[in-house]
Amino acid sequence: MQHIDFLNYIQRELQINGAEVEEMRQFVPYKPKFLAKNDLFLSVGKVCTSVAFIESGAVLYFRENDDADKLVCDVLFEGSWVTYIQSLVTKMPSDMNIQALEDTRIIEIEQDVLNTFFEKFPKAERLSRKLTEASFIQIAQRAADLQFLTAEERYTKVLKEEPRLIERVPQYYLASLLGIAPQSLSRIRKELSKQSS
Amino acid sequence: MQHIDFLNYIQRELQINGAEVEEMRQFVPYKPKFLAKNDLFLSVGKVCTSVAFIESGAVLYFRENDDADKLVCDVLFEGSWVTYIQSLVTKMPSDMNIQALEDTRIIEIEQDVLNTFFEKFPKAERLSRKLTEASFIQIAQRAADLQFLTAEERYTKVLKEEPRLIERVPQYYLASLLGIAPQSLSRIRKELSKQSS
DNA sequence: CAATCTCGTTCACAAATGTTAAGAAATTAT
DNA sequence: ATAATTTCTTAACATTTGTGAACGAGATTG
Repeated sequence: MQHIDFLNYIQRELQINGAEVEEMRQFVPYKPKFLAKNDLFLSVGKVCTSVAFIESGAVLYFRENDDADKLVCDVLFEGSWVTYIQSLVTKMPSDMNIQALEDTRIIEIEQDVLNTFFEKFPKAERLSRKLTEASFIQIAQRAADLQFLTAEERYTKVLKEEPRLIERVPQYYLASLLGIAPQSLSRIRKELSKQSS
Repeated sequence: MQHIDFLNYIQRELQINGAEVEEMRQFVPYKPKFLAKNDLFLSVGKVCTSVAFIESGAVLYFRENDDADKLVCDVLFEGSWVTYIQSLVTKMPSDMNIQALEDTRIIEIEQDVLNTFFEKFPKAERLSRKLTEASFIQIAQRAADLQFLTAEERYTKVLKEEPRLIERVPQYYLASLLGIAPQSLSRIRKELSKQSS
């Protein structure tokens, strides 16, 4: 199973040496936390107070409609940071659930710890800002794709840019993420397989 | 014509007194800039280096597809800040055009001026952060609407939440913003007018 | 092992949206 | 004021997507 070690990630992303990593560990002890499949990282009504690095596994962002269908807004895999910025920064209760899609191993950091951490290690704050900017760009791109691409184009784009979504996410969740019905996704896959053969 | 005075806005939003406003004016001289209808605030390929408060008028965010159709991504009116965060923070050339939809009066502030300004007036930086957060929440909501609402639902939502879009934006631009063809919007309007009569 | 259950597929039909073309209405230019 | 241009509407038809139902493969459970 794919695994991305947190300390390796930090060392690589911040471009620091082993000694500095060791220093950081005193602030953020390396204590992995395990979410069993279907465990919730965040649920509607709770305030999000932490960020977490996914070492392995995957999480599903979703809301529920009146029929209790899951409306999937995002899926993140190992190597990503999971949090709900909308609730984290406003301190308002979340309107989003975040659930483990597989058994998932995370390094969770509470926001107050993070803040003292940033004071001590400005490089980390720079990374944080970069990640937030990347999220902004990504969600704007997502809106543009939903606005201007057909369902088939959105699917082939996912196929190309994030194949883990096709390999590891049940098709009815992926369909929801693409904004279509599961049967429509099935139909699109069928059409594409015809063309490629 | 609707007009929102920049200094009033600043005083109200930062909750400061007239003397403080006066102090701020020395850093950011109150020099309105005028964009004639169709003038570009930002064009594809240029790096965005400023933010601007719209005192009156409106601007259109758009890309162009192969057929030179405008793909409308946003429209902002008086009282909003216009910038292209994706280019502003990354210093990468813009993939977006921003054009005056009406004769528009703005207060433009270059990023370097803004940074010294923030050092001097922390309240302003707080406002800036709040505005960026609001943009994030807004674009995420936009993506969710495109993903889960029908075209008609998106139209009625706009009708309710930002009627200036219906009143002041040509219908073919509004249709593009909603992610549909102009004829489809015309059809939706017709259906709705039937129902309400 | 049989009985369920979940998930993906397929089909027929319905509804929503796109496309093309034409003309009406509104706006702008001369 | 008139002509030219732009914008909006309408209609017919095509395409895409949604919906409900049925089916079956594969996993899970008793």
